[in-house]
Amino acid sequence: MIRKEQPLVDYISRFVELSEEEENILLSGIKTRSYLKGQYMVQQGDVCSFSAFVLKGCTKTFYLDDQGQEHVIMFSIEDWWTSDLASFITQTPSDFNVQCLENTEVVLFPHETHDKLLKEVPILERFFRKIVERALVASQKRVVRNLSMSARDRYLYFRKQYPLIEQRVPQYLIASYLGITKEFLSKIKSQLIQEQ
Amino acid sequence: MIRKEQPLVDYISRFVELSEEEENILLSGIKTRSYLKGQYMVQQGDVCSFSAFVLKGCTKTFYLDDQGQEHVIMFSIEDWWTSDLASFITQTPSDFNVQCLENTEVVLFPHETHDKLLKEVPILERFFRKIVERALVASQKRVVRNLSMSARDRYLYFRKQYPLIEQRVPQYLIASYLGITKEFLSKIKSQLIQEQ
DNA sequence: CCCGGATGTTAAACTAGTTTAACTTCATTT
DNA sequence: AAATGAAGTTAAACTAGTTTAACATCCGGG
Repeated sequence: MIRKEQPLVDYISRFVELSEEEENILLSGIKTRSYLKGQYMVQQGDVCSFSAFVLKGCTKTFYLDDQGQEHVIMFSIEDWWTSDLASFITQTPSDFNVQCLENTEVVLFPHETHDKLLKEVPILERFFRKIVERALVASQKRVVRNLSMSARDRYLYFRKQYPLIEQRVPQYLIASYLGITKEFLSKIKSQLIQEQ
Repeated sequence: MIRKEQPLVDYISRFVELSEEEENILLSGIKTRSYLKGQYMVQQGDVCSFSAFVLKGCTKTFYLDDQGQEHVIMFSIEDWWTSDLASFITQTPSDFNVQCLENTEVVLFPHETHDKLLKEVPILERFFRKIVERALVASQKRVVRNLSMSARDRYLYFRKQYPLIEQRVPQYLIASYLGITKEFLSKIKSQLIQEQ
């Protein structure tokens, strides 16, 4: 039997081994949900009540600053996590919005069952530690790239690292993710084309 | 009896409760070490063999780019962690250097005992998950600040958030941490003074 | 089929931050 | 007390990236 949630189980198996019983406890604590393109999973100011694993689709996480400017923090596609982790962990109002760029299907880990799940399946503690470690490593590297690389080099890195995302996401959102204007990204791209 | 390691035990107690036995196992798995001002704890290219908790002193973690430019990633003072987490976790060569800005005393968690310790004291799994979560939240917020705030506002934020560090660390390193030149930070400061 | 909105491009004027270079201040060594 | 060097300042010339604005393109819905 193929379950909707199978990609999540597969993903977890890459980090820790779950017995059949543990797998069942896990599956009983989570639920899947669908969103339409354009819908918000999380809104700035709300407390984020879940973390989510993307089964299908694509989301953007973004921040609106005082001047109403949008800053894209991350994109999430299949087999990635999405949510405002800070808000989820601390159960305080979120700084970010998560909006679906396509029709999107996710597995939700509601906060109220998250702790319970960790008690019943302690090995998930290790799993979550490991994925948070990976996310931290990635985030630190991004800080370094933003400090030490030019916009052009950041774009080249992005293109190489996330070719699938570049194809699915409008260019002005990629510019925002890179921390530059859409006009300047357009200029960078035309320069790159001319150079060959 | 007051132990050198007491600040670490106190720190851990803020996140999880340890029995006396667990505390003893923990203490048997770690060691303290002193470094002189200027000494390196980690060097770019080495595999980082430990994570470290600062008992006394101050370190900078930095990255040397292709052009030999130094980029300060973080400072660590008393009750903070320091190391190249990415290298420690994955046991791959480090991108960063960690150098002591003062004579510094740390508690070391060697990688070879880290896993063993987590098996013998499983609640430390939770502890490490929680501190890594906090670090991730902080790192994500830093990405956002670097994308959405001007150099001046980043400096004001830094000054407010880490007044103790500002007093202990030379200004050109703070400029590097903020991602600007020392000359421009100097200009920002003189502007701020004139405005009052 | 064409209309309107969302996306992308180009170019000129502008600005935040860099570079270079000369100078100051201060602590340490000799 | 002179000398060295590390840290900080100032200012002029420069550049990477922004802003503004006008135009081009694409595409889904009525």
